[in-house]
Amino acid sequence: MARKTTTPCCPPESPATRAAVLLAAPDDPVADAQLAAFAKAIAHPTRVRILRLLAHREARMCSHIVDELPLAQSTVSEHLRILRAAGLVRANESGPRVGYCIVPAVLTQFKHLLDDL
Amino acid sequence: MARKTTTPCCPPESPATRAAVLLAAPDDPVADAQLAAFAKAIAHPTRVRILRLLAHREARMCSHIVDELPLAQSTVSEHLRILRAAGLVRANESGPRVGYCIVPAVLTQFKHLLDDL
DNA sequence: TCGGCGTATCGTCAATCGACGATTGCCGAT
DNA sequence: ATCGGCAATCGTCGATTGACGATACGCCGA
Repeated sequence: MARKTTTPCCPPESPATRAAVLLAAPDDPVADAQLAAFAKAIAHPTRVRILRLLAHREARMCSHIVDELPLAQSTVSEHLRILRAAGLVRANESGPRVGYCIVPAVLTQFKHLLDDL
Repeated sequence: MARKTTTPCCPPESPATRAAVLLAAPDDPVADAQLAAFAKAIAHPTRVRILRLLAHREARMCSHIVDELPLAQSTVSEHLRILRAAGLVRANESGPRVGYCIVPAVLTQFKHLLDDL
């Protein structure tokens, strides 16, 4: 909106070029949905922050994260649930002491999907 | 949720180690917000698809994208607005023939932010 | 000049998100 | 055996999102 485009990057093309290019359509709805799902998982500053905390090993238990953020425990738990549902984070399910950590492989997959754009 | 964690990745740590590690906290709310904003922009399969169409030069005008998708013109226009607001896409504002294109530099910035995770 | 095409915007509606308090459930320690 | 702290879940509320049709706007060609 504040963009004063001095050099137009993309004048409308002729129908001919367009038709030729259309032959090679990727159209991978699965990859689109996957990438969108990952993106949605980190589409909130708090969840990015949580990922960073986990990546830097500064917090591993939910209560630690709660200490770092101005949010209620239930809210943090919900954010963790979303990150877990996306596969970006894992928890060792062993009672009241739940340790959280990043799943590097999934994060890498995320990065690859983005790179393919 | 279907994860049967055989090897717990992250047993709770001692308070001592934790305190030591806490000294180096990154805490960059700006980067968090920026990354979250980018992610939110592509947190919808349709917008990922649109980005791909633009990246592959298969569609440049809004009407072309509308032809490719089972969505109303106003809906596509709205998705384009969101992508533009995030800076990922640019339009040459010159009347009824609006050409859309990706802004590679911004996309690269997005990738870097994700890599920093 | 005047249609008509291609976009943007507006208003509406259902669905989803984000945050919270309250509650429940679990182990480990007392 | 009970207690106390940690985490997940539930129910609720307001705000936001995603979709649509209808409408307004601005150039280009007839």
